Amino acid sequence: MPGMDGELSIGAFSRATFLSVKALRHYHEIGLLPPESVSPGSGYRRYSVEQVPIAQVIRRLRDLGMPLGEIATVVQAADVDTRNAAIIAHLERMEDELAQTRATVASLRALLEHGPAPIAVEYRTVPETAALVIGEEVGLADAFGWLDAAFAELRAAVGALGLERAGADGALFASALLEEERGELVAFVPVVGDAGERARILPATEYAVAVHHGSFEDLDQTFGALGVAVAQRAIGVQGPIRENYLVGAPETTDTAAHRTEVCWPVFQVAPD
Amino acid sequence: MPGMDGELSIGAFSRATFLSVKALRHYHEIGLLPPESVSPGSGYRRYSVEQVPIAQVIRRLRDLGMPLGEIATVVQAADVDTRNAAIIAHLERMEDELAQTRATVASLRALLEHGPAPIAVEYRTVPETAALVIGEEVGLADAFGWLDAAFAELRAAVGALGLERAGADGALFASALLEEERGELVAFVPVVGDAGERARILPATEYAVAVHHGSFEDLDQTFGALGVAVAQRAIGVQGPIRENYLVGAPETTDTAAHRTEVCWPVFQVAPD
DNA sequence: TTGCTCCTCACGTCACGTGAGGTGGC
DNA sequence: TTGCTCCTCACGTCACGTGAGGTGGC
Repeated sequence: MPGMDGELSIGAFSRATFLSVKALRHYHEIGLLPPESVSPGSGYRRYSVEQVPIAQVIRRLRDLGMPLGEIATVVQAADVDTRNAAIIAHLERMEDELAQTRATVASLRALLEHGPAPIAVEYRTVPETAALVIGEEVGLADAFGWLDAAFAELRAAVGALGLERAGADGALFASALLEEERGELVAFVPVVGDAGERARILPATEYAVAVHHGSFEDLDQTFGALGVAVAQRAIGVQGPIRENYLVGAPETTDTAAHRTEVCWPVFQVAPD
Repeated sequence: MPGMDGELSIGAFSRATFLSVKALRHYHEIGLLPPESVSPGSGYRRYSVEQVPIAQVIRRLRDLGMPLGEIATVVQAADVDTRNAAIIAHLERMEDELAQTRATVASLRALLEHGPAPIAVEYRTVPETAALVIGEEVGLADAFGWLDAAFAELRAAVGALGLERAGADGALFASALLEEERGELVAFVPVVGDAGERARILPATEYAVAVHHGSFEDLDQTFGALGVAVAQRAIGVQGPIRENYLVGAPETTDTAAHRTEVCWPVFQVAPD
């Protein structure tokens, strides 16, 4: 009797899983969900009833934006605990993203309602700075995570070497990191005196400087103010953008109290 | 003096707006954000300082997933109030989506932790039904919104015609609507006796039937159970899937109390 | 037998990213 | 003058959707 073996045509399987027929063919093609069997003559796909719950999990993960490659590793994971742990990890990342989106929405709403806050820009030569540094080429999306890890390492090194800190932690963002979303990022911790091998001297540089208040959510406003000021009153030059974390996560968890100095390199300053 | 006119190169503009150079070229190409001027000789793009806040709003809307076409209509809106209203409307849709994603996460988490709930399937012939109907070809994503509107219209018609209702509201989902995410959707309200011109008779049909408990979030589980049962014990036939809304939004806002009968057409039933 | 279901190309979509190869500008 | 910035193709990516044109199965 047909159907008694518990196989489903692609259409029936589609209805049972809420996956479109086109999507099912695509998942077959990339090897994510091959049908239980394929008729040699006609090429008809046949799915087994055991594949229904697997396909449903795939659909739910896709609905949550997990890429197919990641879904494949999750679905093909050897044991169930590993698999569920990977899914739970994704769900937790989703929750973080939800919080992030909510913050973006709130910030944009505030910007639309109250207009942009005025931002003061000054011109200053930052003197040369002795500092412990770590640098690496990173993607812009990973930048803040990378900086957290780098500062933890640098602070440990400062302690281990018995050095005295000489100012706020900071970072240098290569132009390419901002313009192409990938480039060199340098984290540094200024130290007093000679730290020998481990230290670098950041050269004195002329900057247009603005102090950003609050979380990084609105950092674009401060960058915008600097870009406009430089376009109007100075000559921008090549070189990385510098950030000095005057008040940050180590000092307080209240992001509204955070203060970040953003320094945009300039060549020659027009009279104010 | 260069820069005094307040123009920015594409690189400086990129840094001031957090938009990549590639994205800026793309926005120029599609006409979303043409530079203030383009050098005739070199093709160099020049942006004005006035374009910085516009570009920042574009970037924030992109971060929130608004498609470029929609952004274009928002940014090019004649007056500021229209523009802000459109943005606020998008933000509100985002909030709804956030809630939806949160529900999906919670549902998947529960499914992984407790496993699927058992679902009973029975086989039954639903007798022919006289009903007021509305039908239209719709996309799957719009289906629930369309049904809400259709039932409001149908219930108004029942009242206006002085008819008596004969059972739960229901809907017929064409196979194509599920398999290709686009197809015919019919909403119906059963009525007693002869409603003349406005009524249709839904023919008697043999179905595999399961009652879904709770919100539509987990409806895939019930569809899966039906698909599996039909594959194992019956022959699926063409024809739309029928849903009867035994307990729904009009009865209670507590979605956990909702009851939906899902009917999957079959041709011949094997002995239980 | 009809007509419905399923099949395989081939191409399109969206919002850019990724080089290649070359030129202008301070 | 160097080298950095900017330019234009042409093609790739991701996850399918959209037909066209044709065949198998109950």
